[in-house]
Amino acid sequence: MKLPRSFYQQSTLDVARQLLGKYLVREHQEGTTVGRIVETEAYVGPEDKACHASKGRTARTEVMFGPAGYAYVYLIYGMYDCLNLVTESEDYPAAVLIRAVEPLEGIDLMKARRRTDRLHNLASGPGKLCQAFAIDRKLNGGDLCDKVLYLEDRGEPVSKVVTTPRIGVDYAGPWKRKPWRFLVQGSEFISKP
DNA sequence: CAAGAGATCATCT
DNA sequence: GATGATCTCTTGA
Repeated sequence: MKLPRSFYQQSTLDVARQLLGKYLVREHQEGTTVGRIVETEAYVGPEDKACHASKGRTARTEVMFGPAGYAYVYLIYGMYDCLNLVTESEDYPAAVLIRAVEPLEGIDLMKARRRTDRLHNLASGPGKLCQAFAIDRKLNGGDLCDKVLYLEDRGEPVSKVVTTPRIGVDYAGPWKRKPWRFLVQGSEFISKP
């Protein structure tokens, strides 16, 4: 079943943890791709220096200030897109970054888009999975309760969850230490240990 | 296998 | 004018 908007309206840390084991579904003219989420990160509110919205309400961060259940997609390092799911209440800027999924459906399509045959290199990173799933900034602000990009609960629980500090946020002062990265323990499809 | 450099541009100062 | 919520390729052990 498709995750309802109420799912995204919970606290960001809860959403990030509960997203593990859920299914990311992308419907595209070229075909449908599906993956099981194995790695997420939470970016929580205006105080969190690692969160883009800590710099204020701008054109880029506007979506994060909006209601829950919408996609925040931005370009990083001039070449890769990253997918986030907006959480919590309107006017409270927070989101969950999807960092890695285990490829399940549309694998040939992912291989073509990623230009590799290595299953483990298709979606094991935020930039990689956006490439594999054809997610770019055109989807920024898109409704996750619509049918282009959404999440499903297929009732398969996650064995065990591990947390670590977030990746690539050394500039965030004390916030870089927060254990807000969530991983499915033992998954071979995560971005890094 | 590990470490380092380079690619590349929207966003904010 | 500086800088990233990254990835790939090259180098060297």
